[in-house]
Amino acid sequence: MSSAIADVALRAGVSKATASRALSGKGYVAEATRLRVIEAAQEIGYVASPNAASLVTGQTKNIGVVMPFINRWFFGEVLEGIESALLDRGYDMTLYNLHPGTADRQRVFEFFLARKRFEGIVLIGVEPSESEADQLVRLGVPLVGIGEPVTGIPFLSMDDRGAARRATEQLIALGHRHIWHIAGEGAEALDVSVPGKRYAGYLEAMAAGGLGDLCRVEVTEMSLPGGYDAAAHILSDATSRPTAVFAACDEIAIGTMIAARRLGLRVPGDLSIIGIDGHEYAEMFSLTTIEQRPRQQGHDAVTSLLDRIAGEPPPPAVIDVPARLVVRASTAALTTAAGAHLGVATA
Amino acid sequence: MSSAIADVALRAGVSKATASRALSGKGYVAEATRLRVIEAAQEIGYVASPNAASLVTGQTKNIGVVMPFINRWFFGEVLEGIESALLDRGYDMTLYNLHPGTADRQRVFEFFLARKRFEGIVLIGVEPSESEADQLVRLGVPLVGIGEPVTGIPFLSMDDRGAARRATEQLIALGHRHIWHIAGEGAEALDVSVPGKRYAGYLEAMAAGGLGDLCRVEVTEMSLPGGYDAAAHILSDATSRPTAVFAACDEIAIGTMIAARRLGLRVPGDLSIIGIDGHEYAEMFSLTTIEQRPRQQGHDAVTSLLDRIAGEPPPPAVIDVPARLVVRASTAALTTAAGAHLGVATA
DNA sequence: CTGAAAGCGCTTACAG
DNA sequence: CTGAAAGCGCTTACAG
Repeated sequence: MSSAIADVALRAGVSKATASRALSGKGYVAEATRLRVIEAAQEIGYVASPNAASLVTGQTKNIGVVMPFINRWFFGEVLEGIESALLDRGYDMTLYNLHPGTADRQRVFEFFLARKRFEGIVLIGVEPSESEADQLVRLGVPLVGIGEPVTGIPFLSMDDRGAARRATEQLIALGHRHIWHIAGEGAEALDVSVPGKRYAGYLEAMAAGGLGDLCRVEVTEMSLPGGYDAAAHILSDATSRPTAVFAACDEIAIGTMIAARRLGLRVPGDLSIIGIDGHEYAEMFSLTTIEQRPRQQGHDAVTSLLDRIAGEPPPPAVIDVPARLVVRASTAALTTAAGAHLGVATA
Repeated sequence: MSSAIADVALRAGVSKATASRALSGKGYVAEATRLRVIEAAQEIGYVASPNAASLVTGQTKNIGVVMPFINRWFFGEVLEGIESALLDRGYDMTLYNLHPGTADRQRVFEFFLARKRFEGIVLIGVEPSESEADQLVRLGVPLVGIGEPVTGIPFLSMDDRGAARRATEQLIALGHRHIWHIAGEGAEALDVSVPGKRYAGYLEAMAAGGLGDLCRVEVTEMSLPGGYDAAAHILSDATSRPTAVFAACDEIAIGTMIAARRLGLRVPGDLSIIGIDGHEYAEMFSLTTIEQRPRQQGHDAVTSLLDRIAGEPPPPAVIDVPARLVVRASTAALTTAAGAHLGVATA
């Protein structure tokens, strides 16, 4: 059933060496021979085994991808970008879902990634421990990170801190003063992880706007239900609730929006909401956000990796990816009504 | 850097053959020798190359997965289930995202899947054409489908038609008569694809309830925005709108719920909504639904595949997976108010 | 219980 | 331009 290159060679009346050269396009082969070999290959449906070839070439035509979640929008988008870029170049993608805090995680680093299957590895939203980073480097293949910074490994990321600053400034410019931040888990470690960077940007903008005293943060899971719960908590006290929320990501922002509506608050009339990410639902919810393009990031990570596999020098340690403010209807200038419970005066 | 079994053998003072036996646990090795070899392997951080081993054993320790979307809840869940089950068994997962209607699709079937990399293949929500099915079978490895039925290939699926019937019956039992269906794309081909099966179940239940004349369907993308748009359309005409909607999936149901609220309709006061799937957001939206467990399905598909790889006979052509009705607050008995615009009388 | 040899499917110097 | 030979890293009969 499944044919080997010897079958092709036999059928074309050449040696395996010649068949290999004809099929790979490397090395001299007479044009007529080349055509004959290719035809023979097609007739018997021959496709070379990259596993066998890798033994001698070292090229496995396979990239490893490691991420903590598959089923979250950002990660799914990145994954689609990676997959499609790899497909174009004839590469396979092997996916590992790191379940945080389990023995599986250790096994991925110690066993799966060490099986010499990959020409390169992409890490998405993964913070390797020191020993894990060690294991990665010892693999001797190019590495690239996305999103979460990884010491010693080049990574692509938006300027999370800058984006958070910009989002917060946008609310301040609209006249809001009681602006709360709903942050992602781990934000307490300021400026370290993605949530921490976004929290830091918020604090920075608030301080710069002379609103340092009004800062308040609520930490929650970076998901719709996470945002919903946090917002339900924050907004339930009618005497203290903010007039605007800067959410660490669009999922939290959307959860916040839904909670606000359930509580009878109008968005943006009673509450302005801004997020970060450019989630696929942002438009449907008329959400103002700082949009990034995770799919493009996946694509770019692959390009960078394959370039390095091809021998190019490593890229800079941090590759900044674009992000832009998209203003929709979830944010508006502060009205007297919105701030009334806080005694807010507007122009 | 990266070590081979010869290095382990040398260090342990045995032959490669003995080292191989000791490490794999196959064949006789003196206990003392075994320990010595394992220690040597650990010392130099040796992990066997499955690519090399596969050349002689035929076991690639790799499963191929083919799906049309990565970033949709159902598919993401299935994927997580597959990945985690494979990890447990020491297998890798190679993922192909079929972009419908592109040349990529052909390339996946003709080239990528034919590279002799996989011991088995999982197809999720994929309907192979006749020639594609041919190519798959010719691969000579076990295959299994999930969700979408595949002729000639065993597949796991919930009883989509039965679930749709049950969901519709639930609304009928609550006194609703004007029950519309918001279907997924392709539903017109009754009883073929998942949307078609769910549409068929709806028609069946309506007919059985003597409501055949009141059937109405709106087809849309199976996503939140898809449901939102369809519902906005259906519900905008206050004189004809239904008192209940059966949505083909939870994403559509949630989109419908959001649209309804925007239009000032209360759920379930003015409109009852039921979905299918058990989406992660269903609880947050208090959505009544028929819940299935896609993650478990991914897990079970892997078990079935690996069993067959191990030589067990193929499973039945259709493997029914469990689903159960979960009643939440998005459905309620028809009230006079809800049906007033239709002249509906209630008990 | 262990080792030498053959071989899995491929590619790559090396002769010719 | 082409083929014979060696070898990538592994495993598996086969002797001993």
